[in-house]
Amino acid sequence: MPFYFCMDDRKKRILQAVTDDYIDTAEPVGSRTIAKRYNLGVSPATIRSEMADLEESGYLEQPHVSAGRIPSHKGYRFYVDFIMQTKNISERDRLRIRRRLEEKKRELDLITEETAKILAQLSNYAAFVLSPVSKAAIIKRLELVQLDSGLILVILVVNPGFVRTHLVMTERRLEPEQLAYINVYLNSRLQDVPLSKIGMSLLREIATEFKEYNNLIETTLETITRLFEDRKEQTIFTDGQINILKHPEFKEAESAKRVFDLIAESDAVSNLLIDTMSTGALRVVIGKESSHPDMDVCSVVGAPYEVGGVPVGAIGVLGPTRMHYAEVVAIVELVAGHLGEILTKMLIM
Amino acid sequence: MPFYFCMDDRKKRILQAVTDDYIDTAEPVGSRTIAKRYNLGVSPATIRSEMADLEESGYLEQPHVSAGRIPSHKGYRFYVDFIMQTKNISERDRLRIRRRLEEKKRELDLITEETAKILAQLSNYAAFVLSPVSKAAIIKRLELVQLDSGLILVILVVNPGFVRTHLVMTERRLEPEQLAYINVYLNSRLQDVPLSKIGMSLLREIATEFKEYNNLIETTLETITRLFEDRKEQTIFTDGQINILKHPEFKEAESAKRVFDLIAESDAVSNLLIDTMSTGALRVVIGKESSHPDMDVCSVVGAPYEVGGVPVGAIGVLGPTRMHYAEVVAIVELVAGHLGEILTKMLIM
DNA sequence: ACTTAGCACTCAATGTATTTGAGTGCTAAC
DNA sequence: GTTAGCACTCAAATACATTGAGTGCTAAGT
Repeated sequence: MPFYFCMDDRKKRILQAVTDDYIDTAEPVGSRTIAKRYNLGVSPATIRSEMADLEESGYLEQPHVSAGRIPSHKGYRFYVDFIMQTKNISERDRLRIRRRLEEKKRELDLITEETAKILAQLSNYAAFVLSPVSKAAIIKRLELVQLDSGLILVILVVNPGFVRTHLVMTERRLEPEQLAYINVYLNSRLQDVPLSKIGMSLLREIATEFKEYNNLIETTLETITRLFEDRKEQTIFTDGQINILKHPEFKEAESAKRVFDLIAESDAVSNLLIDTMSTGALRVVIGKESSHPDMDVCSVVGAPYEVGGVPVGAIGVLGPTRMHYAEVVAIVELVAGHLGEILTKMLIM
Repeated sequence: MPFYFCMDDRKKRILQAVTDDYIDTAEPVGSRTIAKRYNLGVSPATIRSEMADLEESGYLEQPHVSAGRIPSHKGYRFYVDFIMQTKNISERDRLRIRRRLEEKKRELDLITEETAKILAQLSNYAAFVLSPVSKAAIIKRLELVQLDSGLILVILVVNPGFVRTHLVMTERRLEPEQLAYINVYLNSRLQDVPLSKIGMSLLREIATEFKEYNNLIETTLETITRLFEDRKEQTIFTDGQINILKHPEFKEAESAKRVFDLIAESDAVSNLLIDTMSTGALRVVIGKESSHPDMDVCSVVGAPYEVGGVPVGAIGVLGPTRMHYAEVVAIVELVAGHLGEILTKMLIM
């Protein structure tokens, strides 16, 4: 960039016009179009010379010499950081979102699924929700129920909000009193213990206590640990991937498939959201800014959601670089806020 | 069709050659190609005249006059019914399938999910699994667990193989004895009762018994009924939809999207599989044979799976009309067989 | 010093004509 | 009944011309 370059107000407005128009139409934008559609009060020629400056400084690009301009990554970045104003979302939409989430309250997986669905529907892009990791979560109850001789159901209730069941096969039938005893003991040791405090040492200690029921206990405890490992790697929910096909940059099935494969195979999005979570603030990752090279045609808008003021997860929207940032940012922010509030309510209850 | 038309052996072999080749290459097949690749011992000219006959009788089509032939729907139908021989699947693959299903044993939803995944991977098309409806299923256990004051977890174990949990909010805390009493009573009334026998009358009878705990019991029973309604409408699991994009007939994202929307919005596939289930036999639905008009570019191979000799569900594969029928039929048949066996084992246990 | 009208220039996209070649149907000879 | 030969067809590929949106530059206007 030449040292005398200065992003004055008119340049900003032209960059905004180009970006807005390109986001809407997916066609390179020319000087005449801008002069006509956005009344900046100057002639196309002036706009041309300004655009030449913007191009020289790397904010705009020209697909070829006789085409209009499109924003570069740097242009989008500037647009997102300094120009756009996030769209206002109607009170009606806010309420609708809130209500849909409230309905699913009390079941963590349902809430995350619903959140992904809402995000996808509102944004028209692919949506992702990184499930909450809560170190504050405690084991609420551990219950073994005999179903059949040789078949025991392990029920693990964790607060906030999730229940996991797992079937365990045992060698022999247990008497009800034995089972009741085990239940009482396990709960006395594990109830209200935060997940973060449960380590191998505690589990092994319990295991030795019950040498006689070796098999059952081993498997039960193994189930618990496996469950935590599942939860350690935060699960990612997704919805609306098919929205990808709506956008002209992916009208060749080939290019769409590359995005789908990327989403499916790699942890690119997942990692990005984990990162967003620890950053603790809404983030827009534009094209090749992402660590994953194949994602350079895509952008992601991600935001953490908080429970009691602490970020515990993140949500995100993935679309083409030519994305409706102003709108998507507003949506993501709003949904993240609602999700956090609902989860917070769940936790303190 | 002219009355003197006779599908002699040579015609069959030519129809087979055209179909096989077209399925592999997705390109119209000419007489020269057939003469070269499949040694029928006759010249292209002869093949040409035979193909002309086949076209006249409606088994082949010509996209335009100077192109090769492709099978018509009628051609595919004849190929599927009378020509192709289903591919043999290697012992190694059989074992792999079996092992993958065995691993998920004991959790119905996991099995159906895994089945869909296997089908999609093996076939390279979109896979569907209609979950089993089992009128023989019985309530194994109904358990209410107090989590918090005002918060009760309803655990419903149904055999074969599924566990459902649901949180219920109550107005006041229940004493452990009260809860234990309710548990015992509910189980005495409901345990080992087949789902098909549970109707409104039974539930209402129970509800009156517990007027004092009105709220809790009402909600619990409501949960049970809702659960059954969920199960009445058999759920459909799907996997590998993205495989659609692999095939050249859908290389325009537009056409792929139409298929995705069809799959997502309508119950076309679901209905087709329900139908297959009641028919009780493997079925190949080619293009416009389907009831749904938009599905004319797709074919579905569906097969029921049986528990103890009774069809309880169905699986299916959806792909373009130009589908590897010989292979897919073998896969679907095999997977349906394994799935049935595994589920049968689960049931009698 | 900035703005703008005017103009020459570029090049993707579009249109038109031509060529190519895979494939056919028909016919006559085998 | 089979096949070689040939005229014919037409989609696809190639080549070429045209169009037009858009640019950069320059010189005149404010």
